[in-house]
Amino acid sequence: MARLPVYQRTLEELLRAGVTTVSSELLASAARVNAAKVRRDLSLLGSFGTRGAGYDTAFLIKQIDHRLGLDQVWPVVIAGVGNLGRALARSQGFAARNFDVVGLIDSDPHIVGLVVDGIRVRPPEDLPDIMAEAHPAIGVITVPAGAAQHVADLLVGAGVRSLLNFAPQVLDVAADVLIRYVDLSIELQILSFFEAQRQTASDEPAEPMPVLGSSGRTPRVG
Amino acid sequence: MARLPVYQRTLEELLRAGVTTVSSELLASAARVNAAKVRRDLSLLGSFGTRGAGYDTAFLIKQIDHRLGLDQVWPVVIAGVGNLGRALARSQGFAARNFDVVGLIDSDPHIVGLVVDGIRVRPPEDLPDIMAEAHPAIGVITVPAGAAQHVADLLVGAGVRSLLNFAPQVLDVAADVLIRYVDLSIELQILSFFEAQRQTASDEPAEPMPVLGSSGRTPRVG
DNA sequence: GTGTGTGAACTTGTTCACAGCG
DNA sequence: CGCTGTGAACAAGTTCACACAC
Repeated sequence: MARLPVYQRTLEELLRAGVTTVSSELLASAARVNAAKVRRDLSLLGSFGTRGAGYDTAFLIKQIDHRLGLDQVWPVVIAGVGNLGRALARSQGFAARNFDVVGLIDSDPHIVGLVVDGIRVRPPEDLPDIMAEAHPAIGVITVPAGAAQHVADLLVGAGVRSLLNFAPQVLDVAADVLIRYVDLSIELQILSFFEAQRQTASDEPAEPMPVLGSSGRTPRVG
Repeated sequence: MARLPVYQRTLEELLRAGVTTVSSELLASAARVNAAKVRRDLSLLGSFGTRGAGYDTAFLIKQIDHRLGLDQVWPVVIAGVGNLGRALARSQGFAARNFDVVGLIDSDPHIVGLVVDGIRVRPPEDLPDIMAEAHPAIGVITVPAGAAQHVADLLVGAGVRSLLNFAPQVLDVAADVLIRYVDLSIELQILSFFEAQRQTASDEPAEPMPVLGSSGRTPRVG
């Protein structure tokens, strides 16, 4: 279930706050979801709750970690060491959740050779070596849009089974390769914002949120 | 609908490739979804297709842009100018889709005063000024986990109506504030990866993907 | 009594299949 | 004749409500 990561985070916060036993009601309000949903979701992991009491916080975290595969180290290769690639390689979240960056790839000779968070950036030709050394199952694509498809082909050809794509386009990959798109330009967010605005707009004619205008700055690729 | 951004991108690619009229079948295969789904989704925008022919590509893009609010400029304030905040401020995707970064906030005196993509980083105290000048409706949270809740309160208190949170936690915000979580640690992706592995595992006992081991490196906050 | 686990009702989203328009 | 738009069947996900275990 897609909500397990949210539960996991929430449980960790609760445990830090000293809550050793948690009810579906408490977890639900902390995670901002419905209590019945929590019980239904957790029942998929097995019957770990105690009727009349609730769930053991630490045990539940362990179970969710196991289900999400976070009790194992996952080797990851990042393709594209621009601003975003660098931010990801250095980010706390990656290492804290057992994702181990085993390779950094960039085609730019000025970037190849740089050391980011203890890892040397290598050229695309070295991908087979990286695969042989550490067998990363996950590839992260943080290259400019024009190179994304080529990089995806390269990664999949080298044996990566799962892709996380930050480039703003639908990629053409084999059906057995899992791919997730991360959209930093937040259209989705805006869409839901608009929807909500529309609903309230019928009552009070609210001030329109977007301000018309134009920025004269030239964007740079990250 | 959450698929509109995908359609929009795909249509732009098709238009660039010279496709001026697109059928639901063609758009569906390009966007990797079901044709019936495309027709159902597009019918929500209105009846813009021509029976027997298909949809006018350019017109459809205009309609989707309008529905997503991408034909207006959206002012955005970014809180936390670390690696990730910098990458976002500079990224092509933001400016290309009419998101205009009107403010950069950071509490670190070493970061305040820096100029990123033509914008000077300002201290949290300047938030009211930024709000008064450019009325950003959207706040982007790219601060370390410990500061996320405080920053969210600050932004919402200043009048931001919509938040994009990159911190790995559920934030406590008013019910009328829209919030979207962007999870860079890709648990979701891993979860679906596991699910798919399980399905194929019954046929052929596949090589386990994660490699056990541990990284000795110390992660740094982005 | 308290709170889980789950059958059953309900809501939302997806797919089929085809009438009918251009 | 090809393709849209949509009613109807279906599937998935959510919520209710309560028997029952502790």
